[in-house]
Amino acid sequence: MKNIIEILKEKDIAPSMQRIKILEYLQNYKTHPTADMIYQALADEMPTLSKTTVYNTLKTFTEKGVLVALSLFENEVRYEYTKEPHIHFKCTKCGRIYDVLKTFKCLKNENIEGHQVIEHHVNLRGICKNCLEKVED
Amino acid sequence: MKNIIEILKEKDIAPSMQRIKILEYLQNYKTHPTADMIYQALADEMPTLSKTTVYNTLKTFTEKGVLVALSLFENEVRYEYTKEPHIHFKCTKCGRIYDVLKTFKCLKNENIEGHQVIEHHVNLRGICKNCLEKVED
DNA sequence: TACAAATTTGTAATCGTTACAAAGTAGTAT
DNA sequence: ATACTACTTTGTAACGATTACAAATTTGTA
Ligand SMILES: [Mn+2]
Ligand SMILES: [Mn+2]
Ligand SMILES: [Zn+2]
Ligand SMILES: [Zn+2]
Repeated sequence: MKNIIEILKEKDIAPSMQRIKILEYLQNYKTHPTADMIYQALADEMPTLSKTTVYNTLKTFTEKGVLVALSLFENEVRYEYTKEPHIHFKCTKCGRIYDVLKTFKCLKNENIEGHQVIEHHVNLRGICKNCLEKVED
Repeated sequence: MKNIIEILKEKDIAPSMQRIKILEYLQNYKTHPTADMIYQALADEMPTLSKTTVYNTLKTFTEKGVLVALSLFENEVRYEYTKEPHIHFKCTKCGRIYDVLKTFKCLKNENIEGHQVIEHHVNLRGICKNCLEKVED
């Protein structure tokens, strides 16, 4: 909890209760949730929480570099509390999103064919380990 | 024109006028357009064209493997007539999407950490060659 | 020509997201 | 304490992309 407040202050974000809870959720649940999933999860313990606040907060966090917004598939935005660079795998069966640790040459800050790269995303899609095992049964 | 009809028949898609025009557009314009861009472009010469038809057609084409749907950024779906594997660069200034020919190890059909990969997308974002030159002026 | 199947069309509905203005909160000066 | 200000949150309405749906049209075939 103390840690979260420090993180926000370092980024010049006032640590309101809503902001703390949202960042705490993203630190605890590494499921790459959508804005709506975060809202649904927090609505129980914060009955007055507004979905607009979730959207506003996620936007602020992303702009200040606290979170990373992911455009994977099915055009919905997903959020994660960012650490080291990694790539993503989304399962077409269960919808789960996995972090894949496979190393890749990140082109961030490099110049590719004359273009200056600022973000580099690698998105895989297929059938996850879990769902493959189920089919075998 | 003849070519397009053959492509559709090979994929068991009846070559209606609408489908021919839409595929023709995607063959001629490598701009990775959205459904709406395609609709706007064709509406002039096909006044009765319905946007629903564009969406239906793009869905059919994607399911049958004629086109590839791209989820880049800003959660909007873009379409391209697919050839060799390549990666994409989207400019934050002008919004243009570039094909980048840089080789990369495509993981399609491979097994990564137990997951079976079916699609592999690499998305770059930054400032394109064109926009970089403009800033220098 | 008749009929069934496929395709297209227009409209309404849905979903994720954003705009906006009112209400609430917190810090500061008086 | 009070008043003022800036910031944050909230609820509602609006928006844009996409989908659902059923009627109308076209197509292929008997
Ligand atoms: Mn991740
Ligand atoms: Mn391309
Ligand atoms: Zn799965
Ligand atoms: Zn540009």
